[in-house]
Amino acid sequence: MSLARERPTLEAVARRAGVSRATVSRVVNGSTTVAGPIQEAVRRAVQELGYVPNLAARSLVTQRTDSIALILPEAANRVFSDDQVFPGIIRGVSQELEAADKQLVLMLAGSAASHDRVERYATGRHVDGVLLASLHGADPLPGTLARMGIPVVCSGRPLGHAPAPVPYVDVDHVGGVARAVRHLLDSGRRRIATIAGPQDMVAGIERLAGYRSELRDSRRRSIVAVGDFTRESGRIAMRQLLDDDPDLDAVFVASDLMAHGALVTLREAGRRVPDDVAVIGFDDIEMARYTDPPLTTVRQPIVQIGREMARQLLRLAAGEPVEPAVMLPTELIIRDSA
Amino acid sequence: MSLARERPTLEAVARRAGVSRATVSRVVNGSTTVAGPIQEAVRRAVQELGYVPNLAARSLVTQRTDSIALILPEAANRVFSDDQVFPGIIRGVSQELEAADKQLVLMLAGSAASHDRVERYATGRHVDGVLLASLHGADPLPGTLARMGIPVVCSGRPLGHAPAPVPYVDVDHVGGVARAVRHLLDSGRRRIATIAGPQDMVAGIERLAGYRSELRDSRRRSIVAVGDFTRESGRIAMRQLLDDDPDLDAVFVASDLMAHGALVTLREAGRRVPDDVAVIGFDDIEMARYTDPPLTTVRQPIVQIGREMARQLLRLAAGEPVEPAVMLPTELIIRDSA
DNA sequence: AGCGGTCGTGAGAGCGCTCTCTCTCCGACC
DNA sequence: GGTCGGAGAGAGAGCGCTCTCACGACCGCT
Repeated sequence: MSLARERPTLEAVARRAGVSRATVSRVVNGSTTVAGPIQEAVRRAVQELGYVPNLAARSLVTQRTDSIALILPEAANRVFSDDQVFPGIIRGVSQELEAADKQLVLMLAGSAASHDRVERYATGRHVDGVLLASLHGADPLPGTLARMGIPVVCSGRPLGHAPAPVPYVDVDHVGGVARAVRHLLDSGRRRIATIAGPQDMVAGIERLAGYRSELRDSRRRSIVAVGDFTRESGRIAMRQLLDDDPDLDAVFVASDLMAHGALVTLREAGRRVPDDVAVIGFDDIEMARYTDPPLTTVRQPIVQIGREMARQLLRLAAGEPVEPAVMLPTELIIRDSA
Repeated sequence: MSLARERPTLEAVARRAGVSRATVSRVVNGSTTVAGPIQEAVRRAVQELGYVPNLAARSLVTQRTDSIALILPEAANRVFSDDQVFPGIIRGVSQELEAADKQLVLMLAGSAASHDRVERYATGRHVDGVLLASLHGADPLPGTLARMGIPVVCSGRPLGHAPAPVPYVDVDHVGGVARAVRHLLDSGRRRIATIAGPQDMVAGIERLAGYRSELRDSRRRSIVAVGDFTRESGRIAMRQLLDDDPDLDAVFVASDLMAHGALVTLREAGRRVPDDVAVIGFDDIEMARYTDPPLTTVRQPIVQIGREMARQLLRLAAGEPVEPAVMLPTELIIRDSA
């Protein structure tokens, strides 16, 4: 087997088929204006030479790459934690892009170095557009890309003074959390704590805001611990809450993964769920059905988020107008933990 | 803000800085042969115009893209299931590529359509090399790519009659499983069942083979159910095993995720673990420490696999010789479930 | 028979970059 | 003072492709 034997070019195929480069290009790109026999000859030549178009050359002239990047400014372990949020988004995005015959390219930008590299990659026109998920703090990336004229859509309202208004897709965090807290109040809970998410992410901020506002309305004290959406942080935060207020009888946790950690701590502390302490999570990941007891949680339509992001981006890339913000609903799923 | 204002080219920068294209190119690419003041002028022009090199044009002439694809022929939900295997591989690959300043590009190729699209992407020279993980059956992809002269490294020995020998990285499945089964035998277990992985994947095949061979050596009957590495399939398989042989007192499960499902079934069936039934998993994902009871399991050095794959690929892409196969060790981690 | 119109094909420019080759200029050496 | 060498800059070819435009062949119409 010849490693890296000379790659055939359009030119080579054209010579072999006895036609011009233009005609080969037409056939390869599925133009219908080529006569049957010639089409056949070109096809055969392509086959025989094992011709594959050079995409760099193509996109140099077309100014398109037909691929879209989904950038996750997270380290791999975070992205793929059993937190099923990313997979869901990816699934949704894939579905939509597949239908449009675009290639999805995933990039992790956890470290500062990779963050830069990804920026160069995107601004270098390696992709036709960029989807951004899980932004931390006031990440300049969306603004930078938008300013370079690259179509961008974010999941979750981008933080910062939005120098360039970037369209985004998000869910109704506040409404969902409000329903959860109300459910706890309605079932007679008095001391309702929360384990909040990281306060440099929209999801973390808004869910805490939802909890605070709902509790304020009912004139109850808020009891807050902060985690980072990981299970381990949920464990620790729960322990902290129990120390702070041993009499708490309910806790709203800003992610199912942290809620799982909280359940472990509660069991260790000898508290029965939901008898002694009611627990409600957020996300409704698959695991929520498998915890002991099964977790009551606020479901967000994760796959839908991905689909909607992709749809908006494709529209943007096609030069069509898009909504500056798409908001999707949340839903309280009642199981056994509250 | 002007959306998509005309992108400046090298030419534009050159004009602005009052030098030639070649000189700008030199500065941009860090050549040292450019005089200080000129370098300065070029830098300023680049800055002012917001110039970013067009990567398609560059790679058209250099024949490099400085990016590497990691292809996962799986649907997103599978890849990102709380099975922590992929994330680990990705982490390892990232570490290694980051050090080499290459961009990692992740691609899912779950559906037939996306499988094709990914193939076109890779053979179209969008990337300098390809890493393949989680191959199913005799996937022709590695062979195809290798034959096109594209550097490829697989995780796990590729199945099929290997028309083109593709280098791979794998772990010692058989040895690890053997140690697990021996541990069960040593602790006095008599009827040892297994929940095997999918039999179209090397990992599934080899782990079952390891179980069979170790059991045969000790002249015990094998009791087999087959899952697909998901938690749900573990649940179902365990129920099946209990039906088949209510007296079983141990089960080796080919993945931690399936082991988790099995634990749930066992609890439902009123069996105590490890008292009535001992359970050993495979992988040692983070969750293994959080199951009830914590899971005894065979650890594989997942991050290491990724690193090794990336290292081999970089070597291959640089034209250096590589080992046809790299084998990494496994280790039995004893917790409470066996 | 002459005309415009259509259809299929080829010629050729050029996408934005890198890189080789050439040219100029200046200092050093005999 | 003349020659040589080397460093720094520019000219220009060309990477592999698409796409516009021009051209020839052939149709049906008057």
